[in-house]
Amino acid sequence: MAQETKARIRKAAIEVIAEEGFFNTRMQDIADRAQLAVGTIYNYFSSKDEVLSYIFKYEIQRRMKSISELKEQKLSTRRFLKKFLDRHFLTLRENPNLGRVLVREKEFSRAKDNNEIKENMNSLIKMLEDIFVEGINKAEIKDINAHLMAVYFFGSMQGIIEFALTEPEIEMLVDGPDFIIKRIEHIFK
Amino acid sequence: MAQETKARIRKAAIEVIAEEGFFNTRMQDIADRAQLAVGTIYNYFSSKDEVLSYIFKYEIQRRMKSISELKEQKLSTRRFLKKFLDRHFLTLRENPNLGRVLVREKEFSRAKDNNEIKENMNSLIKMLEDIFVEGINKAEIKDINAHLMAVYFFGSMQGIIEFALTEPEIEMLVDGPDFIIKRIEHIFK
Amino acid sequence: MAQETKARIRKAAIEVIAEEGFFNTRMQDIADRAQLAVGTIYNYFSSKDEVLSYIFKYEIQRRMKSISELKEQKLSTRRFLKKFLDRHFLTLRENPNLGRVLVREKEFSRAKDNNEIKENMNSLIKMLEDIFVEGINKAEIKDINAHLMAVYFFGSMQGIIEFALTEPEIEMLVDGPDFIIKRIEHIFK
Amino acid sequence: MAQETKARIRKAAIEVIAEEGFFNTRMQDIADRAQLAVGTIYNYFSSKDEVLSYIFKYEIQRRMKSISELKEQKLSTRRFLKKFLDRHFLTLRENPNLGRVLVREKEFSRAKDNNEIKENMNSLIKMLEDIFVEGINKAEIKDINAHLMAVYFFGSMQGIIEFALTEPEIEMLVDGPDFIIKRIEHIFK
DNA sequence: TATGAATGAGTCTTCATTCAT
DNA sequence: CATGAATGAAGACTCATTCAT
Repeated sequence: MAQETKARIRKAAIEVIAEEGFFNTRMQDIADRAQLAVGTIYNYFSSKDEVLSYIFKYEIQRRMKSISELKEQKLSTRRFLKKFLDRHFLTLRENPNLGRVLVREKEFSRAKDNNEIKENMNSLIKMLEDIFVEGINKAEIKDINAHLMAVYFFGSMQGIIEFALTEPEIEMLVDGPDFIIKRIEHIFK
Repeated sequence: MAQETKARIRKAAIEVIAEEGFFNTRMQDIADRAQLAVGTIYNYFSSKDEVLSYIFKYEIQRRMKSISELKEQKLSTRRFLKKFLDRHFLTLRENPNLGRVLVREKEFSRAKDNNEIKENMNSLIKMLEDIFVEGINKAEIKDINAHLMAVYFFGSMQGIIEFALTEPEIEMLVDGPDFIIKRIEHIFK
Repeated sequence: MAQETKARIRKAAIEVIAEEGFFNTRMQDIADRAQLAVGTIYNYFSSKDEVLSYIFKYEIQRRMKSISELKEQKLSTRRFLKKFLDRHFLTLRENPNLGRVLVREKEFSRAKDNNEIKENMNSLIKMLEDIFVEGINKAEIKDINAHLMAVYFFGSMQGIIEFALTEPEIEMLVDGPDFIIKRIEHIFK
Repeated sequence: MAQETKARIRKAAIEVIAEEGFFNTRMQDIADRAQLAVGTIYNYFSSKDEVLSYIFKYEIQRRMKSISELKEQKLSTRRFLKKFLDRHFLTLRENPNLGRVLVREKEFSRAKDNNEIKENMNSLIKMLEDIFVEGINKAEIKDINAHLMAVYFFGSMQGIIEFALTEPEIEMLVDGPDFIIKRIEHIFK
């Protein structure tokens, strides 16, 4: 029950923040969209920043769970990355607002104590790094700098999304996975 | 004299906004950085929004002037685009803060009446479009949709910068021009 | 509940504005007098101007309601006007601060878009005009220009109050109704 | 020469203040109207308040001078008052803006240390009082309270002007002198 | 004397957050 | 848990006043 309300707030926040931007969004706006009173939000979140943090945390943990699940499928590194990207981009096509928030508001914490978002992103990057390390160990990919590769891979995802959201069409989100894989083609043996 | 002060404000604003983000920046911060009183800023700008608008306007007009100058050199379309990108990326390497502002804060006007920034960007895109049209007329490039190409070209510039600013190194800004030209290689006859 | 707070703000504002004048009054002053926080005022009024507008609107609508009630009593025009004035001047004797505000601050909207105050005053004048028209139709008063008469009548009310507030004594507010009736004596048949 | 500039500022201030009200008038507005720089005003006046004070002082002293001149003509009290009023109302008909300022802005000093305006007004009232005292001594008027009479006389002048400025026509300023004299008719023996 | 750019104290207004119901 | 009125700190903006030229 309680989780339903928290999810409702999260979804409402994604919508409003996607439309207005985090700084232009008032807690009242989120409450209105969620058809709740402002006070109610504070029963689930301690601050406005935490609402945004939670959006990132929630989505990043889904990605990490996705990675964990894929790991059990014993796929080749290439197929692994392809499947991960497919899932990620599918989610964003289904919910472009989420993409807008994840890409545009990631910088909000600059000059704030709150680096929970960055920590979450780094956890995700760490998991990607592990994939590359494993690929190297399995001799599927060349002996590259796995950390740098993970950062680059993550950055590309962001770039494609940013680009796709700028474009009038959202086509880019369909071709995104292949586009990214092509850019790292040279690392595969 | 007056223009010196306005330029000082513009430069101070770029620095502070790059560091803190537009919404986290107070007028007092800009004034402090420019070693001026807040009131002085309002002798040159009517609002905080206008300060940011002016940064975009100023830089975009420089780019447009750059395009006009290059036009007089009667270069091939490929060399024209390469030179334009070289200038642009050189400026950003010399002043990364400017890049950060131009890329990260371009969305600030969402949900605001103020779309001066977007208008300025569209003017620049229009100029790029003219270049592609001319290239088609001179039979240097294939018969593509010039407008779409211009949008894509502009989007790529943004993407590279975003990516470069995310990376710890700024190397990307060196290779950026070639990177972009390579992505549109297929349009040249 | 909510209306209680709004009324408290209205009353506090009348007191402070009567003492200091609208332009010398700070929102903080009104809040202090009402024993509320400044922010609370903005839960009921969108701006400082609107607080003043509301004072006028509120009082003018009371006068209009007073006229409507008197109309049902089927009085002669002379007695009607006398009773209306009696009520009005009694209110001001009971709350001289209100008189001060209504008379002194009516001009605040000059050079402002906000002419709500003037619109409200004109509504009241229109009701007075109707009274005169009715008097003419009932052959109780001469065939005068009803609109001009209403304006004059209203102006006299204002004049008496202004005068009374200048005088050390407030006696004028007692004799006011008769004073005004005497000045329009010639219109009665 | 210097006095010409000071007069220019005074006249410009009367115009702007009549149109916008004292509180809505900025020093820059006065400077613009006078076709001078703001700084110049401060060579002649020490503050914004002082500009308004000066307008009152200047006009009140003219009235006092007018009274002094009339005194030398050895007129009857009635004719004296009539002539004084004629002059005053003629001036206002010629310069209605002046009337607007004198009537509407007389209250600005409330809650301010600055009561120079009130002092000047009281000086004028004192002179009027002397006229009534003299009239009593010359047995031309009844043994009334001269001070109260002067206050009433002065208040009537203000009232008429306020009324005349509210009315669409300015006719009232023509009949004003007679109107006032009639109201104090009973004091003459 | 005239100028007008620079100053910063003073206010309005916003909005995240609290808390009594 | 839900509510939404009350709170007040924070920040944009104004404008009288100063002063170097």
